[in-house]
Amino acid sequence: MGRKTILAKLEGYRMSEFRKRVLVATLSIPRGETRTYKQVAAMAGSPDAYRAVGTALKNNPLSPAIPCHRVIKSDGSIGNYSGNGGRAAKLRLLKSEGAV
DNA sequence: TTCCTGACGCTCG
DNA sequence: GCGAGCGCCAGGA
Repeated sequence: MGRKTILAKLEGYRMSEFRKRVLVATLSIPRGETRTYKQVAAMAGSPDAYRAVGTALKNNPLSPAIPCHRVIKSDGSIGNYSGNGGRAAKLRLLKSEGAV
């Protein structure tokens, strides 16, 4: 699935711009790399909205398409993950991509 | 419209 | 160096 398709789907969902920006920022994370919630918040336009970033990713309608598992905490911890498998799957994906 | 919660971050003890 | 507490913005009820 191409990024363009995902962007089109995001447009289809009724979500705020900030929320879409967060998802797009997450999509911009290359495989094997990880970004902190702070970084994603900054890319979304609100560096101090790292709390909202978690809320946005938690409600992401394209969980399998968006690599939300590449978003970790600033201290290097995995943080939380509402996807299938939870933090364990998240960590496993990061290891598979060589991000860990 | 208002209040509460949240996939966090930073500072203080 | 580790643990606890307070503060940030956005969304949902």
